[in-house]
Amino acid sequence: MRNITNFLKLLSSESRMRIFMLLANKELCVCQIMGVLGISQPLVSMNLSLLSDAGLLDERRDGKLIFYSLKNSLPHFESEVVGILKKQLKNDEILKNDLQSLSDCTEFQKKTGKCDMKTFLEFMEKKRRKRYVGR
Amino acid sequence: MRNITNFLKLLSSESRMRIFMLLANKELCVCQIMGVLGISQPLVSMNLSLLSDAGLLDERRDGKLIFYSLKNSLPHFESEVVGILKKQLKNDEILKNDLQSLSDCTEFQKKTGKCDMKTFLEFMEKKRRKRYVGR
DNA sequence: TTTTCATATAATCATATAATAATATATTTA
DNA sequence: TAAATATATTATTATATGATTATATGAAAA
Repeated sequence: MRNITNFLKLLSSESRMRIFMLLANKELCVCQIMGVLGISQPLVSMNLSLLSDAGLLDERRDGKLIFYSLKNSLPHFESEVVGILKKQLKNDEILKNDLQSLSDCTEFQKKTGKCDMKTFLEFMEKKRRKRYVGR
Repeated sequence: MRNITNFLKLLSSESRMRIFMLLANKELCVCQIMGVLGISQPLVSMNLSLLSDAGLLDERRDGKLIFYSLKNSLPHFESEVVGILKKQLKNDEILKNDLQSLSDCTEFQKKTGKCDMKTFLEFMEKKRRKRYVGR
């Protein structure tokens, strides 16, 4: 039971749930997550380490970047939950917005060839305001 | 997303998970839950009110007793989670033990016709010790 | 109609978690 | 090898949660 409640506790924080669902989609590095969620680097790292300590993540280093993703073979319960979360959050506004931000983010990284946190977050902030005005 | 994370947060406490799974089985009054979990009455009430505020419970009063149970028609996500939790916890030691304690509890209530907290908890404590020695 | 029983609420304290700021590590580039 | 980049860790503070004690409510029994 402890395994299960611990897993659910990890997903009970909105930030971690967003990170988790993003990683369920595609492997990401820390700076991408920062840009998408608009939260600080240490906070992203801390949440990633919580998810990682629970055995939920794979990681691989590529130069300076460390890419995280959901473990391909999660335990039974966990993978069932991932399944129903994907269904349930298919039309979730926050998650849809996150996925849009992520594509903005990738675009930015291609353009600059960097993962510079400051200018990256400023760029994302502008994007966000533009989308907001556009509504 | 907030609905979902809130629901998962409720189930991320071991006490609430135990209460939740007991109620998924059968309606129970506060003193029965006290006896089974061995926790104080206000703590049981508080956890019940958290579950209740989230719209997960039905309650009915019968004289002095108030019986709680899982709402028969939970929202989609919640009921799917209940389903996989039941499967997953089928052989969980804590839950099996809780169900055993619950049957002890019912037996006690029949004998005494009461839900007296003090003697009830003492009775359960003895039962617990007896089972422990028996192993 | 006072007392008892079952439950709820409020107030308080201890502990846990979230968030931030500061610092450290590891890799690449100059 | 020094500087820059990306990420991790630590220390600290603020806030939230869990647990307990004391008190209140509401129903039934004496």
